[in-house]
Amino acid sequence: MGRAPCCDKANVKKGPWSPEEDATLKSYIEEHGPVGNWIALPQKIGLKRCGKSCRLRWLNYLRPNIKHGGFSEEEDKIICSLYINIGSRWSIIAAQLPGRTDNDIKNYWNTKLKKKLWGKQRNKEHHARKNNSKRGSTNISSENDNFSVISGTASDWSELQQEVTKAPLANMNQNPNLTTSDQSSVWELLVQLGGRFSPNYNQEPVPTNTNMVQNRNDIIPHSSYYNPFERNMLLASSQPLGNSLTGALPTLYDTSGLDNVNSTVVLDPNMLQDFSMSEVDKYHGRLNLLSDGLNTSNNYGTDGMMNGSICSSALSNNYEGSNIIWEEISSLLADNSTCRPPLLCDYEAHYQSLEGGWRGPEDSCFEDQPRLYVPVGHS
DNA sequence: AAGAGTTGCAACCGCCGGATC
DNA sequence: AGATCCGGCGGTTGCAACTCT
Repeated sequence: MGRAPCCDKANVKKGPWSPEEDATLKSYIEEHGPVGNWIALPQKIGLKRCGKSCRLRWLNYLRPNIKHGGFSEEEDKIICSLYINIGSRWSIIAAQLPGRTDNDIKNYWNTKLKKKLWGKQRNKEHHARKNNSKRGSTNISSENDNFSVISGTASDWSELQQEVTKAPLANMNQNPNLTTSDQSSVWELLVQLGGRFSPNYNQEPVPTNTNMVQNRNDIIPHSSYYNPFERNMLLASSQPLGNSLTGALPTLYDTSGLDNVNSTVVLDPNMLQDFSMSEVDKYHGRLNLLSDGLNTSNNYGTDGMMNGSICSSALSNNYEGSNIIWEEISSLLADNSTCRPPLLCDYEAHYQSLEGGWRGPEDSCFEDQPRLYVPVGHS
């Protein structure tokens, strides 16, 4: 048995609001102030509308100082920056843009901004392909479209992050030190905005790989930690794991500055020529697997630009009680012996070493969940 | 000019979590 | 403690306006 409807569906008007209805609602609220009970409001003022519909109409259209359309470049950057950091949490994003509604931003992102950014990316890829074919260098992309999509995604994410994290946030005046350019700031921002993280998230010692979890049970959530990846979240200085895995070809990373919290792993496709094809092939199948996962489970097809956000979304929404916690991710992340980010095989090796052993892809947090964000250079 | 296809956006739907009873 | 109510949210839909052929 479901919840009782909030109003009598048969007797409420639906569809576009008439000017008269708008005027009725607006004049009431202007006269009486904030509405205490939206459900009771329509009856009170003689509107044949659902209370929720009234609320929405007021918030998205009638309330003062609402701006519609005409998003500025600055607003674009803020939206992109926040989308990359927190995902599709439109209300939080809207809170950073005075006069904008979550609905407006959501529509703007879905209909224009996303395409705009993706168009940019497609142009870059097109030019890159042209240049590569001129140079006649080894080019995996030409062998496998999936790889092409993902590798383009990886570089684009880091570029996009670099670009958009420069954008100022409108309401950050209270704390001028807050930027989105480092993890702790993003955390602080999210905490300010109501994020549910460990209150001392930035004080807890982060295990190194020497105290890496030794038992499968250790991966189950414990302690006072919340998974910082809960809900849609990509840290500004991180990449989606999917992309990290895509970049798992050894030394395709630019690992310079990995000890820096702000560092971003950048895929360098040019490095590819330094590897034998057998090495490349070894990872190629995995890339296909990853790519399949990305393409079959997101609504945007091969829209690589979107993969990052879909990643987190899948993690938070479809993977109930994500059994990966921040400490473990961090512990797995740093590989001091080789001074490189961990490769997929490292994760596999780690899980193989766990009690119970490795039971194949169905056993893998990573194979099943290619959409997990791994922060890079977390200190 | 007209029909088909595409885009943009207002509005709706259903779920979730906090507050209250 | 559990049920219910309500506000808030993100995803989705429907349709008018616009563009293309």
